[in-house]
Amino acid sequence: MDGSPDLLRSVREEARRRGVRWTAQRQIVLETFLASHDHISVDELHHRVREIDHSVSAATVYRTINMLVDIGVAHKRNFGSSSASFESALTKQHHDHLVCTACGQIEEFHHDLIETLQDEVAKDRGFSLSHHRMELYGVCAACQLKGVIPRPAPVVETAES
Amino acid sequence: MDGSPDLLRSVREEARRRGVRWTAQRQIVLETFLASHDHISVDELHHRVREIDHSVSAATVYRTINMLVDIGVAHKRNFGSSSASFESALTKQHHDHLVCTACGQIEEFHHDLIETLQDEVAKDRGFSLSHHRMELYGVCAACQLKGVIPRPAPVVETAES
DNA sequence: ATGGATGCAAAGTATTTGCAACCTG
DNA sequence: CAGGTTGCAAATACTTTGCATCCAT
Repeated sequence: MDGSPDLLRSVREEARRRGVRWTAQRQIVLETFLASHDHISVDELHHRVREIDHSVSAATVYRTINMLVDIGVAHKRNFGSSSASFESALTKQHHDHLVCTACGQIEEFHHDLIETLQDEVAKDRGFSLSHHRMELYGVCAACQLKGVIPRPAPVVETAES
Repeated sequence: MDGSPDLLRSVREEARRRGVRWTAQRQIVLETFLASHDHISVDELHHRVREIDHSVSAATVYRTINMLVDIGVAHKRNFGSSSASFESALTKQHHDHLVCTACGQIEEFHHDLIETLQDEVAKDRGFSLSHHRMELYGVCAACQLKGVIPRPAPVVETAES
């Protein structure tokens, strides 16, 4: 979960292989990113990076994280909020997310059968799948105990299941 | 799929019931929205609304579509792009999406077993689920024939499945 | 040395909001 | 008539970009 020397090196090599130059800033951003557990926003990442080198700009963090997404090192996520979250594609297996709409807590899960069924759906439609995104939204156990209202507003006559 | 008088009326009534006032602008936005098939952006919706009444502002379209989401008439979606898409919650059953990353085409699908399994996952974790989002990204059959490169860039050593 | 990278500020997007005039209930 | 709604412009929030300078290769 921390940036092991091996992992750091292989990312750097992969970047170089693609003609991306390796700078001190990128090293710090990468290390900070890999050392961050779970999901992190650019803003949060920038804050943490500045604790190490206060001169690194937000633009550089944006440019670096985008580069990491390009080379497959980071995943970009978009939960409800307006800003994107990123997480390492290297230190974890593929997984999906359970998001608590009350406290914002995010749990990860993986379900082989669902994955298989998704592949089947895609195959049936002739799609060559590259990735997917599945997020389940609800109220977590803790928040239910705290008495948070579980459901949003009711709805007009619908065709929903 | 077009705004049938009944549907329009029941939405208006639901809005009024909540103390929302019904204006000419909201009527136009609602009619235009319901008459739009599939997924529409605020920008596109605004364009279409202005074909009927050129004086309706973007702010009003934003305010109205947000109101429609609040009362459960519209769903807000966030596919890859920076702007949100909306679709009617009334004229269609719940469904998920297959998105072609080459041409942008969006197909809908529904899979009962996947839904059931999602509910199970949530139950196992103690979540009270309110909604979910599942999008499968890949290249559609047509684009594969046209010879679009199916996959993005390769990746450094990963822990992916 | 050469072309990519950086910091800064400015520019872009997408969306929201303050305000005075206006209209619905 | 009271208070929600509108158009407009300004404000936000997030992200990208132009540019002169800098630095990795």
